[in-house]
Amino acid sequence: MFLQMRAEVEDALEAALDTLDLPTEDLGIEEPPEDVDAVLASSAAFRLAGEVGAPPPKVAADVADAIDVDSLTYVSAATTQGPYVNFLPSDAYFAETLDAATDDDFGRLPDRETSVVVEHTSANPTGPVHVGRARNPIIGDAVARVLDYAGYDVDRHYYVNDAGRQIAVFTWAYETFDESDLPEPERDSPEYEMVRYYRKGNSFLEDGDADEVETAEAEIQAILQGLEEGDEETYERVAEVVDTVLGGMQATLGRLPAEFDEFVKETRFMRDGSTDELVDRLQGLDCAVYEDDAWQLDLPDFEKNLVFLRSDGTSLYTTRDLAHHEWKFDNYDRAVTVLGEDHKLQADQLSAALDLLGNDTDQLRQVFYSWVNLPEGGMSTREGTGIDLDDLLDEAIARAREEVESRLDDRSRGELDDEDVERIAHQVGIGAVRYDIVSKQPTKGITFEWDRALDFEAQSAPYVQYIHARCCGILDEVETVPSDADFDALTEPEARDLLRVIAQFPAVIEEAAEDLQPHSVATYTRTLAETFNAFYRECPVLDADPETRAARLALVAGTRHTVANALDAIGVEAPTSM
RNA sequence: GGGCACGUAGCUCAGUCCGGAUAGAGCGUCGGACUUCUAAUCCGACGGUCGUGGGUUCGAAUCCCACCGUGCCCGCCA
Repeated sequence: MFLQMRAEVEDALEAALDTLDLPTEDLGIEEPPEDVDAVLASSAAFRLAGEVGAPPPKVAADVADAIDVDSLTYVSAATTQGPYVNFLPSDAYFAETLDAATDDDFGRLPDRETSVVVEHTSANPTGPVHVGRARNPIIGDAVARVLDYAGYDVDRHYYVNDAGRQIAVFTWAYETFDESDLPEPERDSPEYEMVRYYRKGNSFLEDGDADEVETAEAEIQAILQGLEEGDEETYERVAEVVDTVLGGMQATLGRLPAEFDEFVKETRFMRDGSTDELVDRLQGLDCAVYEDDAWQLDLPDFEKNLVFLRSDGTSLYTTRDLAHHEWKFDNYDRAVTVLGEDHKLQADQLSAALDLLGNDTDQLRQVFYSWVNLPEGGMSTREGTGIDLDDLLDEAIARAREEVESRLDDRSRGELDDEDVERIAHQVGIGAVRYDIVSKQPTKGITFEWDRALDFEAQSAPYVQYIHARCCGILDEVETVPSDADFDALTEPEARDLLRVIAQFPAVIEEAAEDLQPHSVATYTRTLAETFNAFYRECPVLDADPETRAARLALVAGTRHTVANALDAIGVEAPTSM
């Protein structure tokens, strides 16, 4: 209802200013502080004071008087407090919110008939997913979910680098070294087994005998050339390595869960001729230059040229990515990419080049995040430094299990069997990891520390999940939730506050989708949880008189849908008991 | 050296895009609340030159400039 009320207030305020012959381009609509009883306010009087020649409070009073409150549905009164015009919610605002929240799909916005492809993770298939990379799938999946809630038709893509030098090194190493020369794998899983070849290959190239390294380099070059020339056998050799490793990584990502509609391979754009075709078009651009035997774009506003064809005639990652993005534009209305901040320059150049090729780059947006580091430094697959995401998730689940078990003895209700304990441990453990990452602004740096990442207390996933379990606990005691609940029975301020917070959920989704900021949904879940806890403390539900009980049950049901959907929008599960 | 990001309570973070009402949480510390729908909860206290210095404005954590600190980038790597 918040979205509807805001629209109504905008119209009413504009009409009022128009009546007073005042400019309407700055309505100054904002949300008042908590202790003010209004849902919306306007600070326009500050700016209009000069124009009118009267002090702001006087202007505010005139504006408030000029508003035709009787014609408004969701506003009961327009009052003033100093220079502010405050808009108070009407009974209809509360009543319709209570009604809307009884829908299982509350918060889901109408279909926009717009397709969006969200590309995220796209980590090189070289080994186990480590925590340094984990921010990408968690943010990416949340962005996709939020867009889905906001009414977009979303596809999730993982762009697979199966054509670069690292993959050629990996293929060579896999075919060259014998398993008996390798250490035991850290886990019984394909990517853990395979990464041993990759690490061995890299250290060989660094420290090996000069002649042998030269032979190896020739072999690696042959693989790269084979891919460039479209040699079928080379594709198959590389694909064996890539698909095996990717399969293992996919299993780990699935635990988050981060799932994909499509794994788009880079070689696809080499094989179908689109990269060659793109190179032709790039060469025809005004800013295309041939320098040092290589084709480059001398992009305006960039210090560094963008090389798109090496002196040996082969394409580069960026060249193929340009073809990839044109393919996205052909198939989707919008494209979002989640990238590490180290790709910022590359992404800006990509965008500039796409623009020069005649694409509408307004439909392309990036979300950048900064790396997760360890207190002692960065994480690297090649060096084998870092914490594997599998280990983090295992530890999170183990700690959550301990928490559940330690609480079994003093539970006042709801016996849990072994299956429940395991379910809760997974929901809470993985939820805590996701929530910890998704709730922070992506651009801020994170230093990974076990205890901080796995804190199950306030401002964490379990804090929010707990109110869902509490709602479920109450609702379990009744046969049905009354459908004709009367919000008038919700007289306590805690109940009204809760209803106000619930009313905002669709607006939270809309804004998070618009700004591609899922962390604001996480912030919202915390506010919702705090407000519900106040209600829970002050307003007994089951023992209330019939009319109050019915209304409070409806409010609990609405809270349950809201918290479940808000958590779902950021990819955190909502346990029915804890 | 140049570009981009970040700097808010002892610690971890919201708020910054779109300037407005006494700058909000959690953790930690201290003190309270389970015969009442789950205490992974709640209530209270303590805690802040919003990196620094200028500027714009009736009003700046928020916009502009300079500086300091930290991170990332500046490959015919990805």
